Amino acid sequence: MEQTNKFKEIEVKWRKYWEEHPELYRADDKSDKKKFYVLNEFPYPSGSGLHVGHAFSFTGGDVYARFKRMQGYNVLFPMGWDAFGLPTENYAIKMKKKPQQVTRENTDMFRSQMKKLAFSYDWSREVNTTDPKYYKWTQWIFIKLFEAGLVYKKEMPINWCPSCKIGLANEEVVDGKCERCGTEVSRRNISQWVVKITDYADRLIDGLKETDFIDKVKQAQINWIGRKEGLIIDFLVENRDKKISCFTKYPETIFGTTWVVVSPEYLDLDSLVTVEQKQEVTKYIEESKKKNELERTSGTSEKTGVFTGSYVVNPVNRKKIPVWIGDYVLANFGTGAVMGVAPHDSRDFMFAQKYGLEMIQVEVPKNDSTYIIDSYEKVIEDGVMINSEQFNGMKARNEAYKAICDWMVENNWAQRKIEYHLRDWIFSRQHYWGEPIPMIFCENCAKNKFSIFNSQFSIKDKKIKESSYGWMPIPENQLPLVLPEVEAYEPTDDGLSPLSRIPEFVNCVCPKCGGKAKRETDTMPNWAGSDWYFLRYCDVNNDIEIASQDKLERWLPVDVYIGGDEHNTLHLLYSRFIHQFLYDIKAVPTPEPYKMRMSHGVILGPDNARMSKSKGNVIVPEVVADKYGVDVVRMYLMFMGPFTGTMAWSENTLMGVKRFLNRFEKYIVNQISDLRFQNNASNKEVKVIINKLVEGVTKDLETFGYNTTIAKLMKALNEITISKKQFPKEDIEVLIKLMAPFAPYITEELWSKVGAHGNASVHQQLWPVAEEKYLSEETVVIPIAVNGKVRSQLSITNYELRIEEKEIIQKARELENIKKWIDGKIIKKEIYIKGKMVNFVIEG
RNA sequence: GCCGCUGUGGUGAAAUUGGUAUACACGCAAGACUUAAAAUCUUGUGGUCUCAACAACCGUGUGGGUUCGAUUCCCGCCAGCGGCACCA
Repeated sequence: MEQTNKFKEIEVKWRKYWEEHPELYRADDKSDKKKFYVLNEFPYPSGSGLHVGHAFSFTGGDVYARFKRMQGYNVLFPMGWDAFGLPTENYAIKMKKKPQQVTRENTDMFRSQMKKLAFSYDWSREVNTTDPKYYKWTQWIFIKLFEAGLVYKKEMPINWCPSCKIGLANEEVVDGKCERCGTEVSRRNISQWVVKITDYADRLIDGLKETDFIDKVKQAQINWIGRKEGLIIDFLVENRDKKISCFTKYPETIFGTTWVVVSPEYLDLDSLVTVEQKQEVTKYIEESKKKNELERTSGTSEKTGVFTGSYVVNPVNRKKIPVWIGDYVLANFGTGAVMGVAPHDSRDFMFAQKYGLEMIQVEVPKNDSTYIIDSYEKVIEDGVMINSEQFNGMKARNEAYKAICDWMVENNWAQRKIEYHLRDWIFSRQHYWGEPIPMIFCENCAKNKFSIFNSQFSIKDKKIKESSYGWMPIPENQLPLVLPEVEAYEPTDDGLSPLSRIPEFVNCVCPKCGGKAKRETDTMPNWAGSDWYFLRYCDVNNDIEIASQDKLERWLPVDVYIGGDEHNTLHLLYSRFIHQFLYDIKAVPTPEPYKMRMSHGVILGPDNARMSKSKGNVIVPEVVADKYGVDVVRMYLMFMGPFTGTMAWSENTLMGVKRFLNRFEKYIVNQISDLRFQNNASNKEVKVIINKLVEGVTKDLETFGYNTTIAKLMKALNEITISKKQFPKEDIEVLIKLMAPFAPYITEELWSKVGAHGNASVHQQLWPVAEEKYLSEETVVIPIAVNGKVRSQLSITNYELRIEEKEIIQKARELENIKKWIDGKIIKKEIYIKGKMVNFVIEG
């Protein structure tokens, strides 16, 4: 009890001191010191406050920032709020409060909790995505994208959540259900703003080369973009002046193509269906319409289809092959038509088997020319070509792919094509609590086919140009377009944004013709504000630029970006895309925003399950900190396991960390009281312990090895207390410094007690550097092995490390326990690894 | 199914470039202090054999391989976790 109160006293005292000295953690825009930018993903300030996941991730960032600061870097370590979004809107509706007010309450709560946990943010750089001064620039980015022809309006079937009454991006649909509420998603046609992120697909892959992201993250990005090279092959329809184009990644299988399938939504479908087949086709299409998206796209379902009655010609061998309709073909991928090669695609195999279509195998495994494929599980990926005329005998993927592509393109049967899994990004949301999209639509100008692209920009894509008729961004000097405060936030039943019910907002004047015009009433998705927030931290108060070039050049790129796995694909991709675009229009000085991405682990509940209110296993960091002390919680979080790992909360382990901190404090206090009486002289044994510790801690901190850093500190304290040596003041100070990033309160208190530093905080001190001469010990113990098995040890002093190999081996031979093994045996080989190992290889 | 990751004590986990496997902590056991409890401190703690110690043997999911020597590198398999899935 007494102990706990002491912790609290210290915490209150130093929190007040830090509050009064904000310059401690301020990033300096003018300093000559080398910069270092540590970024934690900014949180969504929910009503339930800071959870353990936040505390874990933020402590990890804070330790790193404190470490780098002490190493003498000019550190930028900022924090802000990603505050737009549905939960706040829903909560506001429920509580009959304004979202603006809810956001203010929540961010106030988060900020004070963060201060309590001693996160060393530069609070003068706080940003909030819902602040008009901030979203002015989110809107500005949208306008720039529009001007560059990277945003267009499109009437398109979107994923519609009937419960949230909102359109969802593909990314927000999980298992066919709404990511937020779990309701099954349906399709709905709505005119949406769409961002052409696909234009940047290759750049987003290539740019990864310039980053130090861990492989896992790079791979996730590459997979999501899903670049696929292949051909679009044209199949001419018999007796009609038409063609069906199919995209394929595997053009080398063209000689095995024995049919073509189109999706039920295929545009030209009517002209392909013969009179005899008409009835059957109509029936099939009716049935497939009844299936929902989930049924149609579950990989295991039966492949069904119907013959159209038409035939096309396989260009490479003039063979007549049938055209089918099948709902396993997707209308919105590739060309909506697929060539069927039964033996080399598992779906095609199932389809061919069901309808008795011809199968021609065109590849065999490298060593077995008699191999026949008779099941969809045996599809060959890379074999040797057969049944393919002049290409027979070639290796399929390496040689035949290239040769067949060249040959077909030369003959005008096909064109090269790259497809992506990545789709354009639906940017419209029909909700209140988001950035208003700063666009105006003028019907009059639309009738006159006015497009701002006509006069200002050269946009090649005809569809994009047409979609822009009548649409204009609001003039830049009118930004920000402020979200009006309204009484009702509920979306309308027809799915329109609540803003559409406010005539004062909707009705405006056309900037072009001066006539009556209407504003866009959709708002932007959550991602819009979080794509670029790291830029704003560099220059928060700038109201003429997104941030000044000068300051961006000083701080970019972000040196370490710490966040969760769940943002490794979407957020990171969107954010990199926006940054690359801003680089192209010369608004930012670096091609990539983040140098290194660190993805932190997950803290599970004490029951080893994900924390959730319904399971009742939620740990609230604030509550634990009140009980045991902030430093204990911080240090425990960092000690639990590797920073990237998944681990369960355990009160027992936390108690171990608490014991350690108590022992540490007690030890230092005892030493300090001794210091007054004696001037302890430096002692070599002590110096070795301290310097090895400095070296190890520094190295581990650098690579986020927090758990081993703390283990080393614990081990050193054990050694120190056992040795019962008196420590000189300078070494006591080193110990306090090494602990400072983890335990800011206790170390600050001890630092003030150790004395003679004026008013300087421990967090402003320079990080100790290990002295080379103390890093090697007096004596080294070398294991001696026989046939690789350690049988004995040999103690040698440093001096002897320099003596002849022969002498070491001779000494090793003379050891009792070694003699036992080697006497009377023939030694085939003697191996000595300097300072590490001796191994005798004997016969038998 | 595909992609990625991970398998080490009773538990969370360490192990540099291939060089003494299990650091650090938890838990457990015994002991000290205490009227008692808590707290604190000390000692022990992979397995087999042994009264015990020494020694020996076995041990990093599993089966092989490379090597003087493999938790680490290579090949095959098994189990678990995460992500994506009729993407042609």
